[in-house]
Amino acid sequence: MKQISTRFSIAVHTLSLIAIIPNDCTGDFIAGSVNTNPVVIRRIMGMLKKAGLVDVRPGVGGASLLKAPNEITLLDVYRAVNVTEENQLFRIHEDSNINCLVGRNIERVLQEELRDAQSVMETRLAQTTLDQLISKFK
Amino acid sequence: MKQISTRFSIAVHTLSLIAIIPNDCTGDFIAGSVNTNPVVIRRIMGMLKKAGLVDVRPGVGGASLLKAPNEITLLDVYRAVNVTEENQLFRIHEDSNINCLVGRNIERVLQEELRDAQSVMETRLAQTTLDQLISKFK
DNA sequence: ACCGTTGTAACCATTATAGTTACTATTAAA
DNA sequence: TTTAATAGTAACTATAATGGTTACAACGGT
Repeated sequence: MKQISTRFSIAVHTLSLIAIIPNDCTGDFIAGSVNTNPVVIRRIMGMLKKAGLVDVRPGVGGASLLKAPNEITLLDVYRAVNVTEENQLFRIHEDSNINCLVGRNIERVLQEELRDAQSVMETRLAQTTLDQLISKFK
Repeated sequence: MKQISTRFSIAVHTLSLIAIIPNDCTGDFIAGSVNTNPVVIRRIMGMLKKAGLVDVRPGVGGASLLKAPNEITLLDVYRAVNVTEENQLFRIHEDSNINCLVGRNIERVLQEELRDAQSVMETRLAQTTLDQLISKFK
């Protein structure tokens, strides 16, 4: 099965670092903590920036949070890095045969159920803040 | 973002057909309703069979449910077609730098949260049966 | 002006997906 | 016993997302 990209977990990692070390969090430094290529970090930082979560200083380097850690939820991060216009976790096959009872109903009926399932997952993500996460580090 | 495969929705479609038309549900017939290649259906049927949800009759053709429609949940189907040993919806980056406070904690802490999020989604899937789904067709 | 940094473009290898062709095995019916 | 329809599967393909990489321009404090 294709899993949800590590962009998400790397983004959470990145924001945690910025929260804990407000200054000196350059892309290279974060890459060193995540253990990946700096460009991967810069790409993700760009998404976080676009989502209004961080401010990145070009030239001088470093980043800072634009919201307090207790105001940033995992859902915010999830949304920031999952680049799709519509947030559709499940993909449903299209072009079913409308001459068939199942074919002409399955998309609509399944759509409702899966949207619900996705929704409860996102609600759960929204219940955890960056703050809570960091407080569990030891 | 990479979405969850249409195998899932096609599998639900397939089971709905078998439930409604207990006889004569050959792979070609189902493929005609789903509007895809018969081999795609046969592959998915193989997974449903392996999961103990259906009985497929080789030679003569056709399939039948091994459980009542009100005993088959969306979670059962989801599990049947998402071929991975561990059910990990979210992928977390590995090899973080353990010399960093965030690096050595992020995996464990995030793991807990994401497992929870996945869990509530699956619980929601488990609340819908094939029976309920079919009753919404019109 | 210099140097470290950000922002991107471009490229690549890997992987999952979904469709396709082709073939064998199975089973009922002629 | 032969035939026809079907299941089961292997092999191949095209497409797309991912994540890593190199390269380079733009930026900004010292």
